[in-house]
Amino acid sequence: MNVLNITVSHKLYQKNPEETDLGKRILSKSIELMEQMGYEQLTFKKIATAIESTEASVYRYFQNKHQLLAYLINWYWGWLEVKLAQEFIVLNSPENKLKRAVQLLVAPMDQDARIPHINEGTLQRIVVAEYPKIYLTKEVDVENKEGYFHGYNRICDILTMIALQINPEYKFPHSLFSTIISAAQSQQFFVEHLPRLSDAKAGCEDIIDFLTELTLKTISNDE
Amino acid sequence: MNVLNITVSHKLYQKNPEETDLGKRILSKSIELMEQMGYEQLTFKKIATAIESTEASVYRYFQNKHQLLAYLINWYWGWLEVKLAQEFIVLNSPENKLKRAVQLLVAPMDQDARIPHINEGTLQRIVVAEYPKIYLTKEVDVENKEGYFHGYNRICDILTMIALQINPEYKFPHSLFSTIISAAQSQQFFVEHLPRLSDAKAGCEDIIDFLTELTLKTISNDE
DNA sequence: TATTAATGATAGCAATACTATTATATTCGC
DNA sequence: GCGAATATAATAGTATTGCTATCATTAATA
Repeated sequence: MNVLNITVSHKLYQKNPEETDLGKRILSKSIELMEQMGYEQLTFKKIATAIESTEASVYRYFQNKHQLLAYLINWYWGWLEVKLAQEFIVLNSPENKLKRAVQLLVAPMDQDARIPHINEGTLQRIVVAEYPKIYLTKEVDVENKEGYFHGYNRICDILTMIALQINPEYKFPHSLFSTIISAAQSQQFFVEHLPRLSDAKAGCEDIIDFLTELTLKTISNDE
Repeated sequence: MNVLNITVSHKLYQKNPEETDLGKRILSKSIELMEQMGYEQLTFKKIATAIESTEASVYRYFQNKHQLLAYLINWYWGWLEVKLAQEFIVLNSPENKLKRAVQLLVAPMDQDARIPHINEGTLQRIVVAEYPKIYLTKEVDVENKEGYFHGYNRICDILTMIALQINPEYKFPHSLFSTIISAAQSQQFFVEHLPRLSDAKAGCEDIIDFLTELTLKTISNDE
């Protein structure tokens, strides 16, 4: 039994993959393959072959590839929320909490030994490379009702509450943090692939500085 | 002959669609259908049927659906650059230029009567709903070399130059404007589909206020 | 008029995204 | 230990997609 368990809405799977050995192998191998070949190239057939199972078995856990991606990404946000809560235990000022949140979003994530079937670092790279694909679809409204974006919403709400402690007058905290979170992803991508869209050098320090300054300046109420 | 002509890199098509009647019909109908059914559901067969031509003919203009999307999106950025240049004629302060740029990014675009085969308003909604899909692929590095992201890079460079007039010391102008541009898209999407990720009400005013304030506060060098 | 270019018509193929059926193995309650 | 239920494997099959190829027709051009 794991000490901690990230729970993902049951709308995000057909059959809970965390409950069986095959399910965990599907998760583990999906993460590995999706990072290697990208979402588009991945198929359930490839996952099945890689774990020496069958396509039909993978379909018992996830309706389709899109649901699998939504599952993984929600797992990631759930995980990040746990991490944030842990970190906040010893952080007292809202400024420090926001700074640390930005760091967690951008810095490479270590693997948690308690959850051997999920490689958090690899999963983070999947989120960077694939995240917008789960909401940029025609099914977004239906899937929103089913909780496909719950994890992201929660992170955004948490950061909003912290920001309002610094400046209760600030009008656009949700917009700000959805922007910050998505910039955290896209700047990582740009540094590696489209460097003209970023000023950051390799490594995460510049991105952290950029986002931290952006956040704190924007919510400050001077001027 | 059109008075103005948006030029798109020849790597973004197989055969220039602006040069023939069929090509223009493909562009026109692609825009209409892609907005209606979304990128994923659109196929060359559907475009062909809708314009009473054949799949093979559409393939003569674009290698595949991805290239078509890249073409349309680059056309949009080229168009936006023209619009910006027009507006800047009568704007003198860099602050006003940035404010106007944000407005152009977010406010619904009117159709230009000189270019009847492209509905700029519809195209703008396609950009909002599909933009990240052109770079979030495993082919991004190759396609970057072929100029798939040229239009976006240019807009980002232009805004960077303006910001540096306000504060030549600001360290992250490219990062800032890639963030602002992508937030301009995603906030529009969130207001409509994922309202918990935004504080803006329907209509573009709130988004414009949010982005303008964010931009100006961030590049200011006080504090 | 001959040549070339553009389009249409049709066919075909490999891969994908599923669904269905049946067989086999494992576990669980009694 | 037996029967029932459950999980998985094995296999097959289907509709659609994404794309290529071939050849005929039409239009533009030299």
